[in-house]
Amino acid sequence: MKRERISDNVIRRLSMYLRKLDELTDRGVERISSSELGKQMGLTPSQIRQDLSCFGEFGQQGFGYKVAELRKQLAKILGMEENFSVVVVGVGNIGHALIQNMNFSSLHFDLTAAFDVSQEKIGTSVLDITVMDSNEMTDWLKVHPTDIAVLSVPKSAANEVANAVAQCGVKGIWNFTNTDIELKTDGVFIENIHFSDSLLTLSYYLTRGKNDV
Amino acid sequence: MKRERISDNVIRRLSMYLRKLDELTDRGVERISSSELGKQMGLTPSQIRQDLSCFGEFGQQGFGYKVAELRKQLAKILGMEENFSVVVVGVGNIGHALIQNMNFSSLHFDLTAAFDVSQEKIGTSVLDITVMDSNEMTDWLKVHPTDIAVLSVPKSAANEVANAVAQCGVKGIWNFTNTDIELKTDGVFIENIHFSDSLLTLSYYLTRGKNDV
DNA sequence: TAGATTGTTAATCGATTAACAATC
DNA sequence: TAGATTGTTAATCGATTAACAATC
Repeated sequence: MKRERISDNVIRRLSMYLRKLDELTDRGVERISSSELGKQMGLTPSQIRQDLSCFGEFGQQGFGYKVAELRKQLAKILGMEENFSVVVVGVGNIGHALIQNMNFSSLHFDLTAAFDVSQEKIGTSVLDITVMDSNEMTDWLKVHPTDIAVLSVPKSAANEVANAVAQCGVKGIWNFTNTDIELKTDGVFIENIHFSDSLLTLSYYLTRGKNDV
Repeated sequence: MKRERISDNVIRRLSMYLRKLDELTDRGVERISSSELGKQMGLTPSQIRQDLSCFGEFGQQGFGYKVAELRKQLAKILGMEENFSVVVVGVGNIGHALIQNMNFSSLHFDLTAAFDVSQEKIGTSVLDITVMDSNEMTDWLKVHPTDIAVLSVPKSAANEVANAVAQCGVKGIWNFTNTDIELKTDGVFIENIHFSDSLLTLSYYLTRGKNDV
């Protein structure tokens, strides 16, 4: 097992492996070789073995990987045994959709609260989460230590809210505001879902496909 | 101007540049050097100049880049002058949120229709889009050539719907189904928004941050 | 045992960074 | 003109692929 810095590329493939292993489990596949896995995922066997070797030795020579075992290891590596607590800040369309659809608990995250500024939304419930007043957020976070904040507020509020939750000890921000956040606090990870970046990337490939191919 | 194959990394930075240039425009900045842009974006000046040089010469020696001019060029490169037509398939929480929030027209995309299987949703409107019956989708697409399909159906329907729209000439799929799509048709681009991959990536960094740093 | 497939080391390939002549 | 900054070529760095001894 190597012990160098692990690149972001490797890390972002881990959850792809996890998804594939879940699919294999559903299909009743109990073991798989790196070459078969590579074929199914469009990766080289070498890359898969390299990626996994960053974290340990999960296979057996001459045999391959046990699907259930590897799945379990990956889940652990990805932090799914940490039971991170999550709050949603901003219950607009996106925040609402995430609460209803994201199924945090199936990934072993613990969705504990949601906040919004709108008087109409405060007090309403989405699934079993009752929306609280954003004014109460920092007080609440101080009493309820929270790992992750889902940021689904308007762009204009992004930086202010992000810094507020970071001040309250939140360690990860899942950012849906379509803007880049500048934090004053160190040691907070930001994971961006920039919808417009993604759509424009698709748009680029469509354009090139049209003109170049 | 080089003319090699342009890497996906470069392409995904283009929309980040665009966003930054919009921000600079808002702040009234009219010109910027690669070194200042790099400082603001956390990139090296070299990388920015390399990236842009894939597409042309947009700067002036000794002067830098005109924000408005570069913004315009990037928008064109990204296909924003193509006025791609878009349909949303699956008006659940996510589909609904995208129709209401995404503001396709501000990016010069033309949202033309939405489809769902649910009798309760068919006939209802979101903004100015009236939800149609999914059964009518292929007929409709044949009459209304469409560039992009937003896929926000349940995982179980992902492959079937994706292949159906591809058959009808759709050239890009924006995939929110949290599963990887296997298309039988060639020449269709798929851009994935895998929420769970993103959340688990954040989770990984939180876990490592806790244990390693 | 022989065959298969791992984990890891070495080789290759590509992406980022640095350097610099060109020039506004 | 002198100073600044580009576009591009060269150097470096890192990621992917290939090869192979170890071993189940």
